[in-house]
Amino acid sequence: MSTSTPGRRRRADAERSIARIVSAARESLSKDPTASIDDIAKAAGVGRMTLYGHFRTRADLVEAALADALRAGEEVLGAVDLTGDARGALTRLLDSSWSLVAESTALLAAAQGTLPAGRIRQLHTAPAERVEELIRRGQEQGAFRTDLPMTWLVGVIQHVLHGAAEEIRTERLKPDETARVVIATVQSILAVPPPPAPN
Amino acid sequence: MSTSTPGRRRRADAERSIARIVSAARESLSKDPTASIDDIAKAAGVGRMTLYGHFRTRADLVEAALADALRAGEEVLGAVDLTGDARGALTRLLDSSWSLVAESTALLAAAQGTLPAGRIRQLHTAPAERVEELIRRGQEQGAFRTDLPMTWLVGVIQHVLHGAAEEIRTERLKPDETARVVIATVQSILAVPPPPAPN
DNA sequence: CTTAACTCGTACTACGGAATACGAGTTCTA
DNA sequence: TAGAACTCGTATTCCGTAGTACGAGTTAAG
Repeated sequence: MSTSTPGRRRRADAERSIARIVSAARESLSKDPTASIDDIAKAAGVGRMTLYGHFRTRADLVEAALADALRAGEEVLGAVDLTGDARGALTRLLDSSWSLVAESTALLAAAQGTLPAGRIRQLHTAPAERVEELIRRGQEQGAFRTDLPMTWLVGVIQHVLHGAAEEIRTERLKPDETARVVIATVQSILAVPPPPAPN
Repeated sequence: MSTSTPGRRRRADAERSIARIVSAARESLSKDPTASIDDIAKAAGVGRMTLYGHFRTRADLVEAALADALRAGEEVLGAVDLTGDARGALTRLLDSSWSLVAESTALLAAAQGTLPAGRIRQLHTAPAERVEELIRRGQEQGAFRTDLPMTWLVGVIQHVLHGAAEEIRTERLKPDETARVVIATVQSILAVPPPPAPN
């Protein structure tokens, strides 16, 4: 039903419209997860009826927007060199993807309001697995901790990034500081903790 | 306008109603940040009109609920022994307050939707200062890191707790594991990081 | 050039929630 | 126990958004 679905042949202008709508949806919902369909149509420079012609319901649209964001995320992930020292790889990964994740915070919120929880998780599996893979490698190298559940480690990284987004929005964190701060924080979370002081 | 405001004398039954309403608001909004006024009135076992008699707008009500939650939080914070070793104090603090913060995630979301951002921050200052105080003490003891902005350290703890709440909700984290996981994570974030490997 | 696909305005229904008005009944409190 | 404070149901207004219907105009594609 969305961009990647080869469902049936479409005319070129329709293809173009869809692309603009999905892009506008991503942008609008990332600013305000409650943006109305009308807002999105306007942002896309397209009539509301055209939008309804391609997305029957709001949920359809939100899903397409989320899928698009995740597709973009996977693209970035795919371009990052994750070989070698896991700590270095993690830094590279965060350096090139933190802003993308951060910007999608509100979009995710929109999805959580309209999409079934299972669907969201499903869409996240691919990128999540990449991160999981990296963490596992780091664990095998002895660079990352093994005393916490893998799902938590993956999840908490996301939450830290979303948190960073909010700190930026409320101006408690300067944008040019963010990369350093986020990387330092996540590295600390994944690092092998020192043994508890015996005394 | 809320419980603690001594604005004017109220009859005992009014006082009771307000208490039930605020409590119900906290509970309802913590489950679903979009809960309607009607839902809350029902949950409080009170007529909708009674509610409007005490809270003129939805925003008033949300603010009262948030204030109440924060008041409860401060109470807990006040009861925790924060003296001595900062790491131990942090553990004690998280141990007794993580669930409270976690449960307020949705309530906060409701507030962000209806209250001006500044107001929310204002209400948070008191508890935030307590945490800040603890971190500063830990820094002076050499137990906590000093290479990241204080506002970030305070903020990221909140985000980790909110994240934990979500992981529980989506059943990616077992409730009985949470305290340990959260404490380990936050301790790692605050710990003094090892110097970057020279090679 | 023909036609099917697409665009898109206007008007409409449906729905739900916030807030107000009114008024009758109930319960504190002095 | 008198009266003010409080409770609370019903009805009503207002508003914004999702989604549908219709139909005329425009554009791509074979």
